[in-house]
Amino acid sequence: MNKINRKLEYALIGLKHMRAKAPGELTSVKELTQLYGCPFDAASRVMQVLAQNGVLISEQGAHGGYMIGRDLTRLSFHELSEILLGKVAVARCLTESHDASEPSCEMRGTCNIVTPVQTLNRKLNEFYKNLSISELLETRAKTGAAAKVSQVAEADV
Amino acid sequence: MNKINRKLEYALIGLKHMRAKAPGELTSVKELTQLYGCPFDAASRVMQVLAQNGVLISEQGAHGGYMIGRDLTRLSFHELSEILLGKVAVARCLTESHDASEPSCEMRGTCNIVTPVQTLNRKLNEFYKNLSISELLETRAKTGAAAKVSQVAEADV
DNA sequence: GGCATATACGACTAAATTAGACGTATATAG
DNA sequence: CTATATACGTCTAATTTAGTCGTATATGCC
Repeated sequence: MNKINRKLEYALIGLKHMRAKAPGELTSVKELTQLYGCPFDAASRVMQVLAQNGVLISEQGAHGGYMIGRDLTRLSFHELSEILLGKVAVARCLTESHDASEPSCEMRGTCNIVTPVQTLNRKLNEFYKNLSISELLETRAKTGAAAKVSQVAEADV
Repeated sequence: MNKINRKLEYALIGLKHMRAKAPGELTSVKELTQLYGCPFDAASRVMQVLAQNGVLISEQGAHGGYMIGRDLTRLSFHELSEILLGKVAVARCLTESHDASEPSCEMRGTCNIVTPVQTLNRKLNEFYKNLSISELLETRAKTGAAAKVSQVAEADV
């Protein structure tokens, strides 16, 4: 659980790289693979999907490439994740239709943790929505006040 | 990404069930499998690990079983997750030693998103540490003020 | 003691998910 | 018209996760 997806990694790599360029300047996937060593096909696919969703703008043909097409301060981690991986859902039972027919989980009906799982899912969605990509890509991380959502005291990260 | 682990599901199912019992009353794994339909072996393994870490107390032999061994308001989702799944780390490069030798990720050295990934990891850890298991298992979810960690405006869950 | 019923746990197999590669089509600058 | 780039469906490999089997050990009860 929790391991970030490769697709998201390639997306962040691309976005961070493009963010540092002059407005209008294009970045080819080849450039990304040569600089950062990520596989061409996989990275290419990710950029395509981002372009289809307006996060990037693509130009085809020779000297083509991608550039950022949206204000990254208004792009949340949640949205990026949904574009690349589909709905953020912590459990099978949250993904499918909530009809009793064709249950997405064999425990549905007898399961006693539907509500807890929904709660976790809602909180995680909130967390991701409140996290902007531009914030993530800042070089100096804001170490400041982390939101105390609840009441658990614990040490170390 | 983000899909909750079965182990965590079984742990939550067990904890929620045991939480409703009288102090000292035991719950056998068989009871859980019969009530909720989860596989015996997998659930059993989870309870064992929880018992080894003091979350549960086990009693062997006939009429044996498990009971809760710790105040759940002081058990964070983060701790439960680490007990069952190991360190919460969003990327390979965060798991292993940070020595240059034997890199856990083939992009290490050229990767431009080490800092962003660390930031995400830190924030996710904070989030999980601030989420207590007892809070999650409450029947009526507190819908109240979600912490605004950052500045993204967005709709719908 | 002997039997029924529990947990304890190492090792193995199966299933599902994720990552990546191949092949081909299309666009465009020079 | 060729070199170089994106576009995209399909197929295979790798990794991770889930579940099973077999056996050992503990304990209540007759």
